[in-house]
Amino acid sequence: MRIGELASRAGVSVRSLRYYEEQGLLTSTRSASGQRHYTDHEVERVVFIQRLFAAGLSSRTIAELLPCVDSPSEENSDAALERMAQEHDRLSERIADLVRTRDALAGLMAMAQAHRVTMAQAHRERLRSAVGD
Amino acid sequence: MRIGELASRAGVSVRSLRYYEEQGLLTSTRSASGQRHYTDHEVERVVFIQRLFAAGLSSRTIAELLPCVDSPSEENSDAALERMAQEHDRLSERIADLVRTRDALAGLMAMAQAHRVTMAQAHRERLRSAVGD
DNA sequence: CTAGAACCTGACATTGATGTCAGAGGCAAG
DNA sequence: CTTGCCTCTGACATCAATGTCAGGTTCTAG
Repeated sequence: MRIGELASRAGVSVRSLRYYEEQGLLTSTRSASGQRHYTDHEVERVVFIQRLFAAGLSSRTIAELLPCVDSPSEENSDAALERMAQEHDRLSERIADLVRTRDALAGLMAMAQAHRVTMAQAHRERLRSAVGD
Repeated sequence: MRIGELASRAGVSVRSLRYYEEQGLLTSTRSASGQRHYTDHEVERVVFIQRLFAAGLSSRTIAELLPCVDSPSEENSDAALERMAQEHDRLSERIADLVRTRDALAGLMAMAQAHRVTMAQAHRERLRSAVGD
């Protein structure tokens, strides 16, 4: 398939695909006229790359990890494996951090809610006493 | 305290503190000569702001949430509360996404490890057969 | 054959938080 | 008073992925 189709199937922009190639994350076979062609297999690859980007990995880091995906075991995977473990830990740490923040936010919401309820209750009581008993 | 001390106690740069003020996330009392002064209370606030930044909130969004922290219940907290709920959900979604990615990474590592073991085993067997039985 | 859509390269723009620098003024210790 | 450190404002730089535009080539449908 050509670049436009890959882009729409993987859900990224054409621009990004060219950028991925420039960064060595993606390769393409060129037609005689120079147009990029891809196999179905690349769709999955691009989606994975996107996932790593979304997880905050840099293109440089992704480039170090991908060989490990391509050839399940090269000599280089020695370093790559360590790199993956490192990124895995970094991700875990980041996740824990986000969870803490989310919980802090939830706590804040609960506090605001409670205050709101209190206020509403006070309001009801004001009303009741205004109506008189 | 002055800005330098706040920066070091909150673990951020002086530059960032001025930026936070510019974005309306932080206020300071100015001395006659124009220097910013803060109370101990601000340390905690800055740390919280940092946490929100790290969670991917923009300064604009943070600015919308902070009033809810300052005065536990203003009229505005109506919109702010909804905003917080929205960000809370966004965070949950993001966390789930990161977990998926981390697990994908873990799967990849396991695969590489397995392959490595297989290779090592093959190597041992080659050795054994070379030594002769 | 031709019009329109898709592709090519290359370059510049954008975003947002932060770094960095310059020039000027403030403050505390010797 | 001087020296050194801190602070001020304002401006420009940075990074990284992506957007966008321009000018040219290629493909495809009619």
